[in-house]
Amino acid sequence: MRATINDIARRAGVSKTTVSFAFNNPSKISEETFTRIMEIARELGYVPDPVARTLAMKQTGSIGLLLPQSIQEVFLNPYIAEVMRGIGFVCDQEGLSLSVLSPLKGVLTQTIRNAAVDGIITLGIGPGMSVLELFHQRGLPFVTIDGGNAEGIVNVGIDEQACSERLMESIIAHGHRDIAIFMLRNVTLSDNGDHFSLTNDNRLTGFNRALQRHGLSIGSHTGIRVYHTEATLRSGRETAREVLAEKRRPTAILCLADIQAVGVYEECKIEGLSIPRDISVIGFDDIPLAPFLSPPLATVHQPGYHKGEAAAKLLTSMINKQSAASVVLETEMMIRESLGPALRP
Amino acid sequence: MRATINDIARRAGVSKTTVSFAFNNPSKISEETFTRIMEIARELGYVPDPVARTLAMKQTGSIGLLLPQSIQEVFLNPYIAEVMRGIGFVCDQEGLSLSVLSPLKGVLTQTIRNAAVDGIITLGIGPGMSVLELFHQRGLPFVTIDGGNAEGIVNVGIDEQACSERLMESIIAHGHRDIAIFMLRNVTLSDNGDHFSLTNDNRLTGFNRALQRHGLSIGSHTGIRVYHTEATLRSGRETAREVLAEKRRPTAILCLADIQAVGVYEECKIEGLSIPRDISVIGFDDIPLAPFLSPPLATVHQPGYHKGEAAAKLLTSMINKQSAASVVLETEMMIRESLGPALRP
DNA sequence: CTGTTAGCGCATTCAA
DNA sequence: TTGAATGCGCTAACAG
Repeated sequence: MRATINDIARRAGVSKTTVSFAFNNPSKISEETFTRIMEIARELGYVPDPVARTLAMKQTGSIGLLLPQSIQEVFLNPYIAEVMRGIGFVCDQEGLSLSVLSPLKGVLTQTIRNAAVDGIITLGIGPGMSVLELFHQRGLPFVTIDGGNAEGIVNVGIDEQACSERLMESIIAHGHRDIAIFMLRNVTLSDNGDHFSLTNDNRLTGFNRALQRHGLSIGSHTGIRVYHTEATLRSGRETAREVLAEKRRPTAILCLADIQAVGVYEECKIEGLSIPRDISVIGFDDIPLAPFLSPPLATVHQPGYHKGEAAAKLLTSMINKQSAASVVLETEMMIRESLGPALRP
Repeated sequence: MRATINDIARRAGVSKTTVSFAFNNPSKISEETFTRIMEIARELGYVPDPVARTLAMKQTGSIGLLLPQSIQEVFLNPYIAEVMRGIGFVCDQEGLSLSVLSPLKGVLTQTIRNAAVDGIITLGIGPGMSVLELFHQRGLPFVTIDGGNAEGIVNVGIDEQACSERLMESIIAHGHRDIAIFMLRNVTLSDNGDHFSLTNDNRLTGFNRALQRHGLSIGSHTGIRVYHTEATLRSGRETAREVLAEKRRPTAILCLADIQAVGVYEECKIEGLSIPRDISVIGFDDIPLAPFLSPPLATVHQPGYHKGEAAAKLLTSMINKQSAASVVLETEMMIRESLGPALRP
């Protein structure tokens, strides 16, 4: 049985208060009693219980990162690591620890209920009403990353529509009219299915804007088709296999997560297709390894690290009862070799 | 001010116990009172405080992952994400959350003291005496990953010496006698500097065994040199730049972290060196993207995911007061194209 | 099935 | 500088 503050106090012949001071505010007690207390503490192996401490002080010193899927799935995407790095930077700076929360057995509500954190950052999901209400009930400050814009919610994101439009525009400009688009499966998490990601819708809107301008449109009868995939290498590969086997093979594959492109590359190699001569591949995110693939991957640079950093900073200021407002970060088209002119049959 | 269990009890005209049961063990109360309580709870926006709950139940429902450096640095290495995925799998399975702990402002002791977790997994560090003592004081079960073997410590690792020996053996077999080895900087964390990583020493031992068998040895006067680097792309690049500029350029570069190899590739490209014709590059870890680099990276496959999984499983059984013993996982040489015969001048 | 009564371990205000 | 008392919010024996 571990020693408690009472044991120390008794042994030292002082009150609990004094012991507490010894650990948290030594300047308030005499040096003599301080050393005596610490002596006894070491002897008895006493160390203040973090949980009791947290209860009394009413703050945990840690923030939560709420993921849209299980850790196991989410970390298949290197982009996530970038976001975490950004959050981690602030945590380090502020002396916070980071608690990774994933939907326990699919029950997001329980996860949030039980999270012993001072605030939460959600990644890739716009919280639905029930979750929002929970945050509110618990008085938990939160900020969303890529959660879309809704009033009263602090979000860190990019202009999904604009950059998607620009992206599609440059694909079209390269002459592509047969395009396979690997969309990310929408996230729906909650018990009542009211969590979602607006990202997809926004990107689709952007794509459509560019397409329409050129008299093109998405559809099974046109050359421009949408596939619902996951943000993993494997999903990229599998979908590519499917796509490459079609009678009307696209001249470009657009992956809404870079990591998928790696799978696409692989499948193209197997099929003996040269990128970008035979087919173009375009990504989204600009993961750290994108420039080092062969050929270097054309993609949209998304500031994952800065998103994490911005979100964490906003959250800490909210925790400190300061104001915070949504942030829209810049993206950049990274035109690299994997995007080339459409081959003219 | 948030509603507490007392408010609910009063409003419902029942005792705290009953309210508590309503949330944790509904079968113990009548359905009637249950619904009434829940009704009132919703009305008042009551949700049990996780911290108070934790204090009373004496378990937090979360485990800690203690990193050797800041999150920001550590997640530069994709291998880490693999380990996390493995841990995350078990967490999901067990309904645990994962708390990422990094040395707060370099003070590891504080981090551990304040961690509200049921157990800890350390990554890449063999805890020194002071930390060990802390774990012990707090009664915190822990398991180390790549922490080296010490008695009384549960560790998950690989046979560093054996696989390093095999690795060096096959490099030598390819005719290489001029080799640059990018060792990972040793980790020393604690206040009194008694944390360390045995990994490096073990690998070095393995290398030396292979080298000696061929009458070779590491040293500044020989062709085989050691560089102290970090497990990042950037460090790989910078060290490569340095190495490639030397008068006696090595015929092979061995990176003890795959991610470094990406930087080496880049630098070789700049120098107009072809891999493996002009120079061989060998890695360690087998990160998911290793086979997709160009050329595919020869490396040692290290089961990051399984390490994480094994460690988390061991930890959970320790938390449940069950026995647990160290595990040594298998590695595999992945001879890919980036390792070729040494060029004969 | 429900209420009473203790804790859980610590921080902190207010006196002394 | 130190101590007594109180509160933090909840769980769980135990009793009824």
